[in-house]
Amino acid sequence: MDFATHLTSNNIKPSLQRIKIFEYLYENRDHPTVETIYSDLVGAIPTLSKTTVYNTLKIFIDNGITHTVTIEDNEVRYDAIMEEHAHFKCNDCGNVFDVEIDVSGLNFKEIKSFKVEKTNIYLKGKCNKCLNKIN
Amino acid sequence: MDFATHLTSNNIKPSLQRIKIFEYLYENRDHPTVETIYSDLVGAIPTLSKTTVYNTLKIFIDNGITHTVTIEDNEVRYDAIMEEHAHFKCNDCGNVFDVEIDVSGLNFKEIKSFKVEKTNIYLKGKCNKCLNKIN
DNA sequence: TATAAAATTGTAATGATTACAAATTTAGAT
DNA sequence: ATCTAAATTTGTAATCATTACAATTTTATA
Ligand SMILES: [Mn+2]
Ligand SMILES: [Mn+2]
Ligand SMILES: [Zn+2]
Ligand SMILES: [Zn+2]
Repeated sequence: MDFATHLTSNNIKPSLQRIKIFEYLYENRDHPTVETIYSDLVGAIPTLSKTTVYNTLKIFIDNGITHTVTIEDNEVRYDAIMEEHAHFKCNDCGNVFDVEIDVSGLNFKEIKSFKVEKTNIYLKGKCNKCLNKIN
Repeated sequence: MDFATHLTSNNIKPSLQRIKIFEYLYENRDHPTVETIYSDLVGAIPTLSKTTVYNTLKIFIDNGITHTVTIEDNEVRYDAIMEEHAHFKCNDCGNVFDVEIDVSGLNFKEIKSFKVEKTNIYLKGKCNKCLNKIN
């Protein structure tokens, strides 16, 4: 995966900050927050500003190479994987996992008259590791 | 539906504010925000405080008679209908509709090892009214 | 009625996000 | 290589939702 090329082919000029932020998102599939992205990258890019992280993520979203994960009402997470998938958050460890899902099995009623453009599925519970943990 | 009784049977003392807020939520199925609830009720309860709305909704949620709808990353909506259902937000008019859904058709993979306690399904697109509107 | 507990209220504090203008970097023309 | 304009990044201030907290009011009980 050539990140600069990916940005360019999506009409985003590949500045250093943009490449590093996208690379971070693509490598770290744990759906980080702005705070996490910033604090993990500011070491490698000492001049990095949190405003740039916000601006850059907005550009990514507007150009369709990133989306938000709002599984919790008090934190916005970001995800560069655009293939359709669901999310599972463990109430114990707080981790957010990707979940493969087959939405074709979904059966709606009102939906006949609506035009659905995006489907978000958020699951919560206990992850495998936390289930097998001794308390 | 006797709201005071409903609160009492869920271990919530039925104060005037709590009754009115729950009644509002139950009658207005459009998933209002704190701001909407407050501004719509302050006429009838002139002493009402926004803090009370926040406190009361937290009590409702902790006692399982209300839940949040976080279909948008910049607004928290509230819902007193606890029967399982999905939500659809129209990108045009902004309304959030209830959607009957059969989650039994959902087919997961990783889920085998996870314990799912809650499922939230959020859909976005265009509602019937906006689809048939002339622009 | 007197007293204590519970609920409500108003204000201040916090934290995330956005607005905005200055500084820096980039790209193109000469 | 130098100049200039546009784009990008940065830092700070403003905004907005939510929470903390102490004072006030209401409710329950003796
Ligand atoms: Mn994901
Ligand atoms: Mn609903
Ligand atoms: Zn876990
Ligand atoms: Zn609509």
